[in-house]
Amino acid sequence: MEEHKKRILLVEDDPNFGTVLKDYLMMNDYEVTHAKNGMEGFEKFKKDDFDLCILDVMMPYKDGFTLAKEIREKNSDVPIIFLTAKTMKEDVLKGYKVGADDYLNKPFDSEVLLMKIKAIIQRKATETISDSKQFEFKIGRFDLNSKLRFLRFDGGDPVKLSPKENELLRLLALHENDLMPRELALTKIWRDDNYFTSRSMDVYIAKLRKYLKLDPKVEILNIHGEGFRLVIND
Amino acid sequence: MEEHKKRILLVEDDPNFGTVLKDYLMMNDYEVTHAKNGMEGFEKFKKDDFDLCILDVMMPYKDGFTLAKEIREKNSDVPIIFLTAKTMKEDVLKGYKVGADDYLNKPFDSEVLLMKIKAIIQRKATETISDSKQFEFKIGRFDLNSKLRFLRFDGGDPVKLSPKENELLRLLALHENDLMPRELALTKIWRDDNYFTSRSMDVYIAKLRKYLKLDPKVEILNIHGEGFRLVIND
DNA sequence: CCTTTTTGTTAATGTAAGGTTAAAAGGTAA
DNA sequence: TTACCTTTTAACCTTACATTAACAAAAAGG
Repeated sequence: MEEHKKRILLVEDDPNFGTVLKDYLMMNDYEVTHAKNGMEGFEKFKKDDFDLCILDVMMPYKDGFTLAKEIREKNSDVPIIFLTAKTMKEDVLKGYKVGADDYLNKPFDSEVLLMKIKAIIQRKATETISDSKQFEFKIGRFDLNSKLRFLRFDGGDPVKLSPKENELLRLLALHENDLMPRELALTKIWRDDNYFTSRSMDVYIAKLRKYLKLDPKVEILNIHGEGFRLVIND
Repeated sequence: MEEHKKRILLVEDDPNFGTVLKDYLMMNDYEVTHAKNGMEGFEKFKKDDFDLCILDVMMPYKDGFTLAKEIREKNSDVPIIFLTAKTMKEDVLKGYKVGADDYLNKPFDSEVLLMKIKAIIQRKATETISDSKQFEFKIGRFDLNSKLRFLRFDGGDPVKLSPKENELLRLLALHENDLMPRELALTKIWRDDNYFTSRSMDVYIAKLRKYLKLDPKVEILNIHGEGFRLVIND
């Protein structure tokens, strides 16, 4: 049934606790990579594909949040669970801001952790069907390579896109001719949905329209109160 | 910028706690329906569309899990958060089995609850990409696409519909040739039923008639005191 | 018929969302 | 530090929408 064992990156500086947790997870059929600090955690993250990261918050040199931010920059999708000291409310809130999927207060119950892991991995699995690893798009006479972040018109000189421009255009392309809900872009790209992020997004829509107007058949339409629609007219 | 406030069903038997929590959520821009027990909770759930359910586990007559199961039978999508007594591990595990999205131990921090709510609702927003709800209708020589909110005549240039126009026409189309009760539209679309919303609806009926008169076979008839009927004459 | 209630329709108004540009703020690397 | 690039914030303007008012017409009920 299982394609491959799910891979977990565990970053935990306490060697005793870390080892025990690692063994426990492995007993439950996960493949676990254990890093002893934030630096090592990031190195290992870059080297491999993980299905889930479990990050201790309190670590020397590089705390869990900083690590999470770096991870998010490289890969905005991978689920993250934080381990926080008991009752550190600020940690919890901060965690959600960085895009945590969940958190656990130490000491925690191992069965509960297993349930969370299962729930989160399954959730991601269903999500990832729709926006698969697609990063090359044909948009009218344009080519978008969202991995290299460039947009080329008629095979000419590619224009370099900024990260936000790139992700927004990619989302629009994923929904070509269909509605791309405002909320989706805001939560996926900006990880927050408020007045200012929304205005920021409008600014980026304007930028994209400027790029795209080389091809009159390509346009970004607005659906008032709902979102945008990238249409290619034939 | 929000199209509509997110709707939360709160089922909590403790009247004091329930009221406080309800007020707190409402202060934070959610629309909250408060049910005092499982039975009432299920009734209210059936009557309305909610974006999230918050269920107390310990309730007389019908506990949170039973309620959750019933809710899942009707709608497997809506996120559920359980409120469990402190350290009741079995509850937590049971909750996940029933398909909980999260749980909170009482007493909990209200800010943490808010973060969870936000995170969960955002998560759902990203999942809802290709929900196969019905949004395309054929109305005589018209095509209504109620997701992209346009109405096209004979495959020509589509006319954009406003949200209210769109919803109203969609409701009429769902009841094609049949009575679409006034009250239904008012409660579903305007979420309120008074003199002014009723007049507002009449204004929208007029607008729709104007659009639809391109096809003489299509008309919206009034049934005095009852509602409207979208008929397609052959 | 006459009266009351409901519906039909158009226009005016107020508010919210979106378009656009420019300046400010953040971040990074030389 | 400067210089450069990206992102956010601000400002101003336009468009889209929903509501309300006003008045006309139709239906219902005596």
